[in-house]
Amino acid sequence: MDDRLPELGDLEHEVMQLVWAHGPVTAEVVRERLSRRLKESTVRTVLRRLEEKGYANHTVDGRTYVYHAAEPRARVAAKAVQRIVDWFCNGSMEEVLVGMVDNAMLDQQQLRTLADQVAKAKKARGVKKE
Amino acid sequence: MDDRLPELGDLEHEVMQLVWAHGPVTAEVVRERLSRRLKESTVRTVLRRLEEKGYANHTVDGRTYVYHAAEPRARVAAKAVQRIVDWFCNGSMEEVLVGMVDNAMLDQQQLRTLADQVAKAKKARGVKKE
DNA sequence: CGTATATGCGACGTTCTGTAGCGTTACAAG
DNA sequence: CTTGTAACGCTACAGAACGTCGCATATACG
Repeated sequence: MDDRLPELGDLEHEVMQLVWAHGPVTAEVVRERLSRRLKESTVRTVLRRLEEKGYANHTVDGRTYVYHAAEPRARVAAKAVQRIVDWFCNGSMEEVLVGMVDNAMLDQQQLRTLADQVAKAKKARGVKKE
Repeated sequence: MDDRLPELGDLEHEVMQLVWAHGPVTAEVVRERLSRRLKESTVRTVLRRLEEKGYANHTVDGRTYVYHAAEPRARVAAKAVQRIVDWFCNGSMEEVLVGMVDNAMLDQQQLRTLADQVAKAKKARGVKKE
C-alpha cells in the first residue's frame, strides 16, 4: 500500500489533471480538453502509460476505454510530498515546514489554521471511513 | 528568487546530501564518502552538473575546486514541496495535508505539534534574521 | 458480413543521467 | 626551463524516460 508512483512528465501530468477534474474520461474527451492539439494515438499512449505507472485504471464500455483515476489527487500529492521529505530531510516533516516558513511560503498563522482545517476536514467525513 | 530547480537523479541526490552534510567539499572528499566507488571524473561531472542546475557553487582554493551548497537543504525541500502543491493541488497546501492525514502519514496530533515546533524553531533563530 | 472506429504495438528523435576517457593547464621539484 | 603530477573541463556514449505518431488489428453495429 506504499507503492512508489513513478514521476510524471508534463503531458502526463496535464492528462492526469483532466482525469481527476472530469470524472471518468475517454481518450477522445481528454484529447478535446487538452491545451495542445494532439493525435488520438498520442493521447491513448499517454493514457496507457499512465495506467502502467499506476495512476489510472480503465473499464470497458462497449468498445471504448473509460479511464478512472486510481487514487485521489490529494493522496498522490501527499505521497509525492512524503517522498520529498524522506529524500531531503530524512523523514523530518518538521524540517520541511520550517523551510517553508523560512522561505516565506507559509507562516505559523497559516500553519495553525491549516491544522484546524485539516482536523475539521477529517471529522467532516470521518464518519464514512470509521 | 523563485527559480525552479531542476530535478535530481539518484547519484546527483546522493552527492548533494554529502555536500549538505559535510560543509564545503572537494571532488576527492565526495568521492571517498560515496557509497559506490566511482572515478574522479565521474564525481567532477556530477558536481559540475549540480552547479549548472543551481544546487551548488564553487570557490577555488589553489588549483582545487571547493563546492558549497547554494541553498540549505530545508529550503530546497520546501521548494520541491511547493512545486508538488502547485502541480497537483492548485496551490492548496491544505489539500495536501488532508491527503497526508487521510493516508495515515500524519495525524492531527503531529500536525499540531509540528506547528508548535515550527513556531519555536523560528523564534529560536528569529533573532539573527530580524 | 463488411465497414467504421477504437485499440495496442512499435518506432523515432530528444533529453536526462550515470559513468568515464582524454587533452589541457598550473604548480612544484629538479 | 623542463617535466611530472594533480585537478579541471570537455566530449562521449549507452540506457531510460517522454512526447509524438503511423499502422496493423480487432470488434461493435448496421
